[in-house]
Amino acid sequence: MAPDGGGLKARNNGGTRQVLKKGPWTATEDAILMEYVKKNGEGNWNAVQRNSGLMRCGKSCRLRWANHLRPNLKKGAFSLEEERIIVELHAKLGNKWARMAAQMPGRTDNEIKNYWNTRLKRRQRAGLPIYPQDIQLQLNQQENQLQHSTIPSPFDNNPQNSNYINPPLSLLDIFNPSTMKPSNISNQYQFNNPSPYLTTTNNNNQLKLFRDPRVSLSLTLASSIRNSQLSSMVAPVPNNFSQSYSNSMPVPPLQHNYPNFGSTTRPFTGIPSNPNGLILGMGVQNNPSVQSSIPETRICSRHTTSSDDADNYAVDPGLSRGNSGLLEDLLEESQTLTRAEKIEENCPIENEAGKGKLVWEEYGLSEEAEDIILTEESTFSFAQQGGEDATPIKHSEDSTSLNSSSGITTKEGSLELANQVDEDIMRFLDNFPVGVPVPDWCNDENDQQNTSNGQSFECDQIQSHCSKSG
DNA sequence: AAGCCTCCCAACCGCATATTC
DNA sequence: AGAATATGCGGTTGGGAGGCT
Repeated sequence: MAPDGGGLKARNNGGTRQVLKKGPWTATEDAILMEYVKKNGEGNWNAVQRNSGLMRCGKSCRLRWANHLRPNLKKGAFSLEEERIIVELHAKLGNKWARMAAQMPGRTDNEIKNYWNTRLKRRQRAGLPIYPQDIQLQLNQQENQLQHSTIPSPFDNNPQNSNYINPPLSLLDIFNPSTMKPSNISNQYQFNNPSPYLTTTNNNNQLKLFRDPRVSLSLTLASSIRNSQLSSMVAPVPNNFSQSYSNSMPVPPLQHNYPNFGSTTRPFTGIPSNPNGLILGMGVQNNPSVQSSIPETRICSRHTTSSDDADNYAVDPGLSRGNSGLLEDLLEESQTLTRAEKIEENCPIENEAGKGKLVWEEYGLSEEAEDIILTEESTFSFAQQGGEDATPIKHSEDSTSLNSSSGITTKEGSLELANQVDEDIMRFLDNFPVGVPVPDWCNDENDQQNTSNGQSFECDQIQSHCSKSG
């Protein structure tokens, strides 16, 4: 163990006892350190004190250099873009400040950590979830996969393949088990890497959520829901289906190109642009240490956000537990959702809207856009398998074609999938509810991000559809 | 004006890991 | 191989600045 210079009041140095200084650095000290590093380079920090006469421990010198003196440091407040990156990186990495800083040139881990901690506090006080809902859903989805991925398959994550992309949020996340009661989960959900392909119901009103036969997830639908309604289920939430999934309305994914990032790291948009140039959905690169990288999560149902919740935030086991306790998290989520349902039952929607609006507005979204966002998000995700490990899926509705999925990745497969994506989007749009207003974020001509972040295609599609049907 | 609160930032602290001897 | 040392990381603390009552 290294002598902790930061904590030392004094240390022996060649028989003499020297008091090491603590506290803020002076300009003189900075100059000495700068000069020393200029001459000798970084590293060997303990030698600084020995050779330069600086009464600072090596640790302190390193910190001072890294956080304040080294060249190319960006000073000043984080830009909006940087803030967005931090949120996404945190969702992906958790409190790995150094790793986050490595992805943000010119920024230090300390800065990022400070920013995050104050942001966290602010959001806690406001009763807001830590992450935007889309990111939270992504995390929930991943937790579910971790918990339920017990059946090995050729589609399991390959730690050797850094390009592997976990399936991001999909249309089927509308029916995400995590948004339902855990009692359903324990018995019914056993799946690996769900393919985002809705099929049909069987005679038992079982909704086959995936075309891929390897995936066994199914849901029992209310008897009143028929095949003919399936497509329209995509957009409006049927009253006779579980209310709970309305708690998890995703917002459009945060998408950008991380201009400062290396080519191999594009957090949450790990899917390469598909042949149409879209960046679809949000993927998380597989990581052998994914379990330890999952950040602390908090159920982000807007129905549960209240000032009381904010007050209880610090003791929320779902927040601090971090890496373990998935089952407890699910239980917690169950309780949260149950509470949410009660609240929803007891409170008129319009009362809740005020609270929810905070969340949406914070991310530049209007409440009215919510339903459309739900479905639009889903369309984004149709192409999530367009990544390198995507399984080519025969473009066919019948079940026999399902068995033709080979699990072998081909470029043709990706192209085929992309075509299917387009078709699925168009099919979805054909079922788009009539008279639904165009989302604000879709209409906003000033919002250049829509065209820069890969949403423009979908926006165009939705806009034209809305104008057709409305 | 004074006290309180919050935010922000810099620095400290303890621990873990890597490297050197 | 094991101890000593160096480095890195994440959590925490303390203090100044500014806003609010």
